Amino acid sequence: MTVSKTAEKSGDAAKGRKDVGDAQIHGHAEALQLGELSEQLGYVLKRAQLKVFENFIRCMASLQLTPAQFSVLLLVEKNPGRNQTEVASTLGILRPNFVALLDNLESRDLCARIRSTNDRRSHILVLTDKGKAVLSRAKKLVATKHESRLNELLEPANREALLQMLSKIANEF
Amino acid sequence: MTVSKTAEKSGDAAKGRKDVGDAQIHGHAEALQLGELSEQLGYVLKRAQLKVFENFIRCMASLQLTPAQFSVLLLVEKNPGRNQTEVASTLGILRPNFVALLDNLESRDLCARIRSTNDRRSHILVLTDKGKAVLSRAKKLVATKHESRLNELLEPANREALLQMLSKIANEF
DNA sequence: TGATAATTGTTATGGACCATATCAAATATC
DNA sequence: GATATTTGATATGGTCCATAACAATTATCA
Repeated sequence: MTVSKTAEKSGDAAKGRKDVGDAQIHGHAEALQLGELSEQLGYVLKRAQLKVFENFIRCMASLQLTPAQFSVLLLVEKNPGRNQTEVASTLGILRPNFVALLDNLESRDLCARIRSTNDRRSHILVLTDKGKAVLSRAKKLVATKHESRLNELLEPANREALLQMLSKIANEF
Repeated sequence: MTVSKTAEKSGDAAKGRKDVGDAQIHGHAEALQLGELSEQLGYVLKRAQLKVFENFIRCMASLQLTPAQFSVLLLVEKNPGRNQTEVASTLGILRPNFVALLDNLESRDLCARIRSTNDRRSHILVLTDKGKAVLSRAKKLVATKHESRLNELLEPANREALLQMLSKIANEF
């Protein structure tokens, strides 16, 4: 047995466990009451985030771009010539974990590492022509398939308010 | 070398890489421009979610409850007598992954599995007395340390609107 | 009824993501 | 010029998420 490390192993599966009848005698599994859970910001926030990412990934299936990869391309396009440490830290990605991410983008010829002549330790990041083209197509996909879906759900004004509140939480919490 | 599995290994680290000078000759690392990134709902959503969870975990440090554990306790309190499959699926947790989570709560005597007499395959879940007491304290911590912090940031009306929009996204996207 | 299918909790396992320590090369500091 | 710091990289371990498989039990239905 190899219980998860956080879970102190609780002895062999079914040691002294009482038996009892439940109210669902052939009852047809009514949905559970969420109760206070639906008021927990963290809970709702996470569920919403998962849904948005899920949809994003579906929309990007043809380009095979994950949210993280898309964010790197966007950031490098906007800030060409920055090094890995700068780009990674801006995205909240730790340098060691950024290496494989970049390896992937570089191997697909979307992004290039160029050794800086000013500081030969660092790698300057730029988009390749193909990277720019793919990012352009990605933006269109996001607009037409992803954002559009969201606009059906939320009023434009509300969408803006939502973004603003989330930014506030992300930056000041 | 063991590059991440998603990243096709791109050959040995620094193969043909050009050199080039950047604009930051002894420049003091100005912050990068987020650009369109700050308008990407998914990006902002994720950053906000991480911040909220981070704060939640800090607030719960004395009780050692993660967001997932807290959600299980809340749900079992509201719906005593349901089995693992029902509780797990309501929370979007896959049954196999729910086992270790429950092992942990049960080993800490916060929650109990009871074999149902109606269907001897299933385990009925209930909170122990200690579980109820701990959950009660947890709720107070959330209210006084977590939610309060949020209320400083957002107007009450805005907080309600935020929750409503997130729920809409979580449920209808 | 009895053979077969489905369900429940569980284990095993692998992938993705995140975090820390460490290293060589290059640069900064003093 | 000796020492400390920074950069990209590797190794490694933890946590979370997803799938396959299994035994015990229950449902289905011929």
